[in-house]
Amino acid sequence: MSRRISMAVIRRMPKYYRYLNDLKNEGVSKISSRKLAESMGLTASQVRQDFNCFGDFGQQGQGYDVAALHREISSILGLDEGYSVIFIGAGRLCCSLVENFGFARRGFKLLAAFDTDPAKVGREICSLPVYHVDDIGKICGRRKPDIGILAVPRAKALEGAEYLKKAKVKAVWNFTNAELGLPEDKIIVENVHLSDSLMTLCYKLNQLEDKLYG
Amino acid sequence: MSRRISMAVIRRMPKYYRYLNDLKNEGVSKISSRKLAESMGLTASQVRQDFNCFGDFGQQGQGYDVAALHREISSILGLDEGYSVIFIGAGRLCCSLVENFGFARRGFKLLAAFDTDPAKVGREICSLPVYHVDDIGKICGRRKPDIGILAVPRAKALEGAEYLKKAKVKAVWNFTNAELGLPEDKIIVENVHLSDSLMTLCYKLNQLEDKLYG
DNA sequence: TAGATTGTTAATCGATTAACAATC
DNA sequence: TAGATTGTTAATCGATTAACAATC
Repeated sequence: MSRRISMAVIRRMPKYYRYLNDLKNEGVSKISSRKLAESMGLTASQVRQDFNCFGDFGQQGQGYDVAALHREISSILGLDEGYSVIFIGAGRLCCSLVENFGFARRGFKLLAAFDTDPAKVGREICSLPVYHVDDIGKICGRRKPDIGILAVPRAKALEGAEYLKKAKVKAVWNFTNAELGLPEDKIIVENVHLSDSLMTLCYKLNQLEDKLYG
Repeated sequence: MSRRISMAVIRRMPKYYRYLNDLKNEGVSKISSRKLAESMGLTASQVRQDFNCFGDFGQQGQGYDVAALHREISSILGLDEGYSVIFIGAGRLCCSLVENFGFARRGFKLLAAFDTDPAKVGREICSLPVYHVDDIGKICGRRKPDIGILAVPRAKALEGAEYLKKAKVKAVWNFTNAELGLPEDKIIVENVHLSDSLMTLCYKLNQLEDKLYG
């Protein structure tokens, strides 16, 4: 707890969280650093170093307490805060996320979606009310949403970011490829950057082809 | 060219690519490592080290040739290979990607989508033909697709992965949260892991709240 | 007690930064 | 030539791995 946890460690946390969740569901109560490392493709040393960043969940000779560790990581990542969420863009991406991502199961509260399309405004999308973006200040006035999900086409990214500013969200989950230019000291921005992911895939694929066919 | 390029460098390439693309579109022909670093939040040293991994695009006193560098990164990442793509899952996510990601503009060839839903099979989704997954071997027999995009709900992830095996794709872009357990020495897997991204956002948000309210 | 596995220190490795000579 | 900026080497920093004493 004392030392500041490095970003390299934090980025591994969600993965630990997933694996510990699976172990919990399988009814495993203790796991050794060696076994966990093996299944995750890390070294046992690394696992121990990582877990020692935030306390004392291991027992010599026994391993780590799966449930306690799972709870602790959840708390470190802030997954129990019940953060509230709005969408900018009530299109297919919004709907796909609402249907498949499991926000409720993960403890998020979905408040509303905002769009400009008159065919959508005033209706519901996957049981989420859709409002006009012009009303965003009014609707988010009393209870400011924690997280805004930017799910619009690239061309409308900057415009959408402006609306999120008006809604006074604390963090933006950005699905557009654009750099939003929001004041990052005030608003947290997490970019999904799907194109970066696909480019990395292409790189690996290209390397493979080079290896196979010269 | 000689030394093997490290993964840390590769992961920065898509970002360079995006910035260089913007510069190209703005008509900028030369850029110094200092200016590029500044706009990207890197150090000039790092930019020069990165670019020196693959040759000689700088000119002392002048900076780097934007167009040449852009082309080179494109070639390193394998973006000019015209890779072909199929989808498993012809739902909202598939459609959202087809509509918004710009596959054609980026040089990818969309071949088909596969699903089990009789309401979708035999029709088109965003002008992409939808076939039954049972026919995947037959349809992908002659011309094997390079990339398979796994866009199904988590519960159908492993099943979907099996179909991608049958289609003999070389790489999988995995939008489910599941670990697919594919033989990674034979099939390249790039996981999108949206939940990891949202958890990282939550962590930063949680840190911010701690700072603000103790 | 003996065996297992952690917690933690020290050693290694790799990536980033700084510095400066080379050169356009 | 003088100014600017690269290419590259050396120094620093941080992250990973190895080792082992502590302890359940």
